[in-house]
Amino acid sequence: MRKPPSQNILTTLELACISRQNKRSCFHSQPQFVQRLQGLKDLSSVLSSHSKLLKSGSLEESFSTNQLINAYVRFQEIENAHQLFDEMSEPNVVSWTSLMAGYVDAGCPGMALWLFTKMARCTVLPNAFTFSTIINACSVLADVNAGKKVHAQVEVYGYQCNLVVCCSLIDMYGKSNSLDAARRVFDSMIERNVVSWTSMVTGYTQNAQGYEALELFKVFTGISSNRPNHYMLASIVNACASLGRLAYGKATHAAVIKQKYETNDVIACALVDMYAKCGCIGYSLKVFRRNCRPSVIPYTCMIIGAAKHGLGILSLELFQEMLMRKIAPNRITFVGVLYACSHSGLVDEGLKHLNTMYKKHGVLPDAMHYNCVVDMLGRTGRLDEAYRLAKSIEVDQNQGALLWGALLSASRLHGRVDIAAEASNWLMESKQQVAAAYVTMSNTYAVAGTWDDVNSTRCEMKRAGVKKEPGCSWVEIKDAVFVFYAGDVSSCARGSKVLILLKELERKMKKRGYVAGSNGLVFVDVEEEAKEEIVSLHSERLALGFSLLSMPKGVTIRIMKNLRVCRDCHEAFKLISDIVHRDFVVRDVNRFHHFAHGSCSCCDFW
DNA sequence: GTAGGGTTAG
Repeated sequence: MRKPPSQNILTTLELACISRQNKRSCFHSQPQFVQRLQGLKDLSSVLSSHSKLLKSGSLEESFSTNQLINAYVRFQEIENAHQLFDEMSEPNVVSWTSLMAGYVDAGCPGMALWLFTKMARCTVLPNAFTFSTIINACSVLADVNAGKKVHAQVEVYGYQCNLVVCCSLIDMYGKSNSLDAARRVFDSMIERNVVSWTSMVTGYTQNAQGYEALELFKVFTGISSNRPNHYMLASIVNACASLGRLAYGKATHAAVIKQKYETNDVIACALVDMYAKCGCIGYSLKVFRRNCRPSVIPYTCMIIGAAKHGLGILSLELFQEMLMRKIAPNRITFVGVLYACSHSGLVDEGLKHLNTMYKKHGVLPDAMHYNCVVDMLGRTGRLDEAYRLAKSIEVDQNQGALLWGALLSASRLHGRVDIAAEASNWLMESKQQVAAAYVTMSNTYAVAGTWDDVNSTRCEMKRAGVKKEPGCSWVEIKDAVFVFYAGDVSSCARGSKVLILLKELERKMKKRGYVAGSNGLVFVDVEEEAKEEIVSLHSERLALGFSLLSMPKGVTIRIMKNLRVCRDCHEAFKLISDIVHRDFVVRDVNRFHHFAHGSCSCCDFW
């Protein structure tokens, strides 16, 4: 027997109030009712309609109740929606699906999955709407196993050719790092639209496969009827950012302007990020300033972009500016602010922000923020404080890998073997960044001059069969990208000239005494022979710059990545520029930022 | 009642 309609949702006072307000109006027909419910601007109007339906007895009809469920869902009143659902004698597929979608919107995708399993025990059959909703729930949960089970049911119920269901599946597999499965769905589609193409392109972009994203985009644009919209363009800008493809990124920016999407907040944000990652922070700022009323995310993009370019002061000014404009910072904004302080040596400023982020802005610091602070303290040599902070934070394995990795890196920089040993042990025992842990530990011993330990660490690494993937860098010339691996000087077309240049650099560095600031080489009682070895390694790091020599004559080369260089490397780049000047134009060499406290891209290269 | 886009530490 059906339960009587509950009045819990509406208090007696509300009912009395609503009754007085709406005596003169009533619903005459279903279309009128739907129109009315969909146009409601606030919760009290929904409650009012609910009251009228109760009185008229219309809640007996599932159609009316479903409309009301959706109205509650729109106002994030999921409990009211669920109560209404519970009161239905025979909820139909729309009732079930509406409630599931409501739970996904309310950030409870697990409840949606629970409802889906409950629905399977009833006689109501799922349809395409149900499947796309529940696949979306799996996507939000990043639960690929649940997603696969739903996918199997999609096949059983015969919805595998439905366009929207396929888009949901592509998105779900993409967000669960199962790109092959996403691609299989995409390839199986008989009919595709811009959403399905965008879902697949975004899947590649979100899984760091920018090249595949751009390749698929080329196929998309090769079909005459296809036109990229702002969703697609944002994804492509993102792919360009991850690849450092400035030329392609600019071309996409042109398409954005042409199609008048430049004021779109999401696109603007992607462009700000893309230009920053391609080394053009000035363009980022220009794009950012074209937006008169940026929200928290564009501000955060700009703060992080400036921070990565060593413009910590600019980051902090932007942060102050957004506060003045009453824009509330979020947890990622604070990651950017702390990152800015860390990379510009603004330690006290950084600590101040850490201590006030919750008190003033209600943002609770988490492992990510503490990691920035540990890194900040470590870089400036406040190793003991960094160590105490790291020990006091509870972290999971992934967070710990970053935290102890940062501490290990700082210990190497300052020759703190004791802390480095504990950090590398943590990483090895947790099976996180094992190769980096061995190499950095070995380098820390080298900085401290304990060469027996250097050898034993290297031997242990070899015995354990651990290999370090070589680092790489790249330059973009016209529309082509050239990748260079660390130490791979011999593959350069003009390798012999590179080697001569290496020797020349070594000579110059020796003349300088090898001693640099806090970022360069630090020698503490190191034997002469070992010094030579380190200097040689340090010079090899500069292969990054020497790779320029393999380029054809007369081309303009822009060094990609956000290159931060210490004084030694800066000198070396200037030297390279002098030597190869007749053959090459190496732009921006004099514009590299010297970092008093930040890390050097060249030094970090190994 | 259903699908796609932006910022995240080393």
